[in-house]
Amino acid sequence: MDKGWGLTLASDPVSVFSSNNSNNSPVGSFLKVKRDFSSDHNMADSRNINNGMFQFPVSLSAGKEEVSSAAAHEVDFFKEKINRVDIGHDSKSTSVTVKKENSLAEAAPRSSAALDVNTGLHLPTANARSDQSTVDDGVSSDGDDRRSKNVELAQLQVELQKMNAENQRLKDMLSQVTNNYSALQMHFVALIQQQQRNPGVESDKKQETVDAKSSEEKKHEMVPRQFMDLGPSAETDEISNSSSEERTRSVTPQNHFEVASTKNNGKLEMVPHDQENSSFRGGKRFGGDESPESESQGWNPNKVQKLNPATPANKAIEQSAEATMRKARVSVRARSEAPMISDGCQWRKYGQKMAKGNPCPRAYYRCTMAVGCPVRKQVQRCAEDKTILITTYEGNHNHPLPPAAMTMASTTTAAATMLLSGSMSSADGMMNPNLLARAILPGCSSSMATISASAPFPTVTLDLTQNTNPLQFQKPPTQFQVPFPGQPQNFALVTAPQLPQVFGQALYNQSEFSGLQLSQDIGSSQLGHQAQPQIFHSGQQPSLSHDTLSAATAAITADPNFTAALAAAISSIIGGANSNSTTTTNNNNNSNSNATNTSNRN
DNA sequence: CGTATTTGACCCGCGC
DNA sequence: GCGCGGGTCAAATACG
Repeated sequence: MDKGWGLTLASDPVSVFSSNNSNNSPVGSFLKVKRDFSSDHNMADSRNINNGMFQFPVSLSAGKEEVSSAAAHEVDFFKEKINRVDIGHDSKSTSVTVKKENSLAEAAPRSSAALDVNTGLHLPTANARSDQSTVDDGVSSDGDDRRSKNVELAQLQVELQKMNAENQRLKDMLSQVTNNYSALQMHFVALIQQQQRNPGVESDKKQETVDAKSSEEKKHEMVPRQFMDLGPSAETDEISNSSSEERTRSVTPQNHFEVASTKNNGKLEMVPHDQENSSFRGGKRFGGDESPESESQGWNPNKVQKLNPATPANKAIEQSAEATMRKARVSVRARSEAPMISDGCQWRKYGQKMAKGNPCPRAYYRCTMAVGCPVRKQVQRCAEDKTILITTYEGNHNHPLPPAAMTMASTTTAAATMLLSGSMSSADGMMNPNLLARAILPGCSSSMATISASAPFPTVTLDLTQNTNPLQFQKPPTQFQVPFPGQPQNFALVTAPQLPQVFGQALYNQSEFSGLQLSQDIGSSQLGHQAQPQIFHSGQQPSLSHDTLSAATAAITADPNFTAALAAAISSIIGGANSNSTTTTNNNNNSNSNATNTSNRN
C-alpha cells in the first residue's frame, strides 16, 4: 500500500514516514527536517503539536550533504543511495531524515519507521537526474547547470506547494480534533455540574446497575480517571491523585467521576486509579521521593486493605487477591531492532535480569517524566524470534504526557482497563472478543489484542508483529482475544516506534463522536477498586458489557469517515509494518538506548 | 560533576 | 523451611 508520505499526529513533534515504493517517487528523495524546540516548546501542551508538526518545509536547499543546525529546516532531494527513514528527537531538536533510494527493490525492506496520520503527504518525485551531484562547484557549465537547477527549483516549488497544502490539511485536522475535544470537555463539565446539582439522579442510575453489589463492595469502587488534560503540572496531578484517592475510598454517587478541574484549571482529568497505583512487583519501595501516603495507596497492593480497617479478615484476603489481579499489564510485541521502542516517555533503567526460558535479558524501566510516576515497563526480546521486542507496561502516568507519549499511555490504560473489566467480570468481554476489531475490520478474523489467562498477572498483548495482516495477532493457546472498548484516545496501538498512531487518532476521533467513554460499573462487584470502562454520553452511564460493546461497534461502523480513516490507517500500517521500522536518529527521548545485552545476574 | 546505567545483593511470593 | 524466580534497590561505574 502506498500512502507515500505522512505525518504522525500524536507521536514525535515532527515525524515523517515514507513508503519507499511511492509511485510519486520512483527515484526517491531526501528530506531532512529539523526543528528547534528549545525556545518555547511545551511538550505538555497539545497546542504545540501544531507547532511541532505542521511547519515544514521552511527552507529548501540542494546539494548539501548534511545539516547540523538545530534550527534548520532543510529538504534535500538530491542525496543519493539512501533508503531509510530516520526519525529522531531529543529534548531540544527533532530531526527527520528521509533518505532517497535509487533502487526500489533495495528501498523496500527498510522503509517507514512511523505511523502516519491518514493523510499521506506525497513527496515529490525526486529529480530524475539526482544520481549526479547537483552541488554547484563553480566549475560546471553555466547553461546546463542553470537549466537543470531551474528544473529542480520548479520541482521543489511544486513540492513545496504540495507540502503546504498538506500542511494546511493537517492543521485543519488538528483544529477539528481540538474542537471536538473542547466540545467534549464542555459537555463533560456540564454533565458534572448537572450531577452536582442533582446527585441523586446519578445515584439512581448507578443503583440500577449495581444492585447485585453489596454495600461493602460499593465502598471500594474506584473512580475512573483518565488523562484528558495535557496541561496540568505533575505536582498538581499528584496532589489531585492522592487527594482523590482518599475520597474514593468511600465513593459516593457524587464522585463516581472525579473531576480535577478544581486543581487543574478546569481541565478534565480522569484516571483509572488502580493502574496508577500498580506496580510490577509490590514489595519494596524504590527511591525515597514517594510519600508514605502514596506508598500506602497501592504500590504495595497488600497495603490497600490497611486503609479499610473495618474490613473483615476474609474480605482483606479477598481484596489482596484482587489487588494482585489488578496488576494488569499491557504487553506490546513489535518487530524492532532498536533496544527499545520509542513511546514518547522518558525511562530510566533500574534493573536487568535474566528471565527463565529466555536467553535475552529483561530490562526494567521506570518512567522518569515525573517524580514518583508509578509507570514501569519491561523490555525483552522474544525468545523465539529475537527481532520481536516485547514491551510490557504497567501503571498509569501521574503526570501530563507529551503528545508523543499519549498514544502509548492511553493505549496501555485502555487495555488494562478493558482487561480488568472484561476478563475478570464481564463474560461478554471475554466471550465476545473481536467485537470492535471485527467492526473495524470486518475482513479480519483475528483480534487486535489477546489476554493472557496463564500469566501471573492479567496481561493484554498487542501483537504488532504480523505483517500480512496488521491486525492479525498471535493467539497463544492460553489466551483469549479481546477488543478494546476503551477510552476515546485509548484505541491507539503503538508499535516500533510509532507505527499505527493514525489508528489511535482515527479511533479517538470516532470515539469522540460516538461518545465512548469509560464505565466504572462493569465488573465492580468483582473488581472492587478497579476503574472500569464506561459509555459516557449525554449524562448516562450505562454498563459496559455486551450492550456497550455493541453500541461501540455500531457507533464505529456507522461513521463512514471513521471507516475511511481506518482504511487509511490500516493502509499505512500495511505499508510500513513490513519493515523493521525502528531506524532512528537523534532519538534521545529514551535515554536508555543501550539497555540490553549487558551481563546479567541471577 | 551531575546523571544515567550497570550489576550484585536483597526482598518477596510461590511451590514443594 | 527451603529453593527458585521475578522484581527492586543501591553502590559502583560509565558517560557526557
